[in-house]
Amino acid sequence: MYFCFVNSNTEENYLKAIFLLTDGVSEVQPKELSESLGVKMPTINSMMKRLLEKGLVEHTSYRPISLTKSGKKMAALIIRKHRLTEMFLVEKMEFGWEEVHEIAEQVEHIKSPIFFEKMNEMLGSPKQDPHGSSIPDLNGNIDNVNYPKLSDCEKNAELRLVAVNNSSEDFLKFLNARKISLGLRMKVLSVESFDGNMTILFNEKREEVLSKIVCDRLLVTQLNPSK
Amino acid sequence: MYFCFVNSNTEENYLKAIFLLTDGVSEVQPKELSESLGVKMPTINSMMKRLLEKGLVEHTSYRPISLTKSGKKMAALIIRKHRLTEMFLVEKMEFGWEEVHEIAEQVEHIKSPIFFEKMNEMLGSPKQDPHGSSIPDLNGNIDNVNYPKLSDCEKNAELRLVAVNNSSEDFLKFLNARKISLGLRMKVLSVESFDGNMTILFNEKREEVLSKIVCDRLLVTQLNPSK
DNA sequence: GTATAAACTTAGATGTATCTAACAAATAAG
DNA sequence: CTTATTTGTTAGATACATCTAAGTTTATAC
Repeated sequence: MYFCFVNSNTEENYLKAIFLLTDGVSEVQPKELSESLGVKMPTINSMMKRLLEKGLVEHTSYRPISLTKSGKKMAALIIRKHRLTEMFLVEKMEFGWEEVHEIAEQVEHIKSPIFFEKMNEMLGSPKQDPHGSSIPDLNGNIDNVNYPKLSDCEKNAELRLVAVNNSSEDFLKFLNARKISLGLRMKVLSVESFDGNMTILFNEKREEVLSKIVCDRLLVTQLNPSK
Repeated sequence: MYFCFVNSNTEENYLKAIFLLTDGVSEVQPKELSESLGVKMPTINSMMKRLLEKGLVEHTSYRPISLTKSGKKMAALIIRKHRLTEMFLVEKMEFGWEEVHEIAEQVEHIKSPIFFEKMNEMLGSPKQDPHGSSIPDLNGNIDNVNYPKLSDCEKNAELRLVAVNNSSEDFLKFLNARKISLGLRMKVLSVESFDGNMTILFNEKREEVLSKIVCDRLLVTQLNPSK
């Protein structure tokens, strides 16, 4: 039996949003999805009805939403296209990492496997996008490395910034202004227990205080202590 | 008074189709437009109503359709994005000229002036796309060079292929198979008056018979006779 | 110059994607 | 454990983009 079923851009956006909101957890509340997509609750409801019929989500009345296996794969492939595009824009077209999300948000819906595989080839099959997020492979499998947040690290921790949690233009411009980019070495000099502000030493020379809000969005790895 | 009015992809496709069908002439018949877009007549009708209200087309009942000045500009800017994309795909991503139309058809709707201007810059502000069609400038102005068709040339004419009339994959693959590409020198050896077939000498060495259908789609310039 | 054919228009229907208003269920608060 | 609040659902409305069926106008043919 042969199925040729194409999803609208809108449907793709719902799948993507559910995928991203269920990162780590298994389900998402309709309310959360509605806020994430900027649509009202009944809209979520009618779209879930459609995606349910297509076998892409699981959802029973008054219960949270999750993706089926095929929904997950479909979402991962859209995210693959999004992240390859972001990488292409940064590496091959000299865009800043703060400029690429909006463009990739549109490019990701282009129907042309060869277009994205050409990007992939030109980029040498990158494993991460410019914000440090993993790029799913052609089968929709994605490395689920769960980097800790800077805000969860303790005093004296020696770290490297490997990803950001959020690709909003404002946040990335904030980081640019402070010359904070992926790969940067950081040491936690102090943590203010009252508000979660952290004082960080960058590259062993520059010292700066970062708010909890910012520290929540910076993902790090422990630096090899043998070094 | 401030207007922020965005057109849907569908509207953009109508504007583009009208622009291309009114190349050289001033109007297009609704029927022609309907066939070109693959929609039924009433669909044309209701879209014309909308584009009329937006001041993008001129149309009165039972009369042909034309673009207003602002409709023309808008269409030209979409075509600019399409043709820049085609050029980018060929020059920077190593696609064949027969592969790019379908992809550009989708990319042209992306809303990001900087994305296309970056392409333009990387390409060195090209004046033609890979099929020899002029690329409109940022103001929507387009060089209207009207190259003659090969089929309108006479015996013994010495020519250079400068553009094709049609970017369909099948036609371009047909040309690829015969190693016919832009810039190729051609001499008309004979014209069959019965069916319009032409015998052409390519690059002063290779001889081939081309059907009228093909000759209608090949656009040429007269080679400088002083050469 | 009427008859016929082709092109065009109107009216009304369908499916997508959204909304508001009103109602129902689940959760939180007292 | 009842009440209030939040969350979720249903029903019905709107706008877009399309269709079919039926009627109208223009063009073509004889």
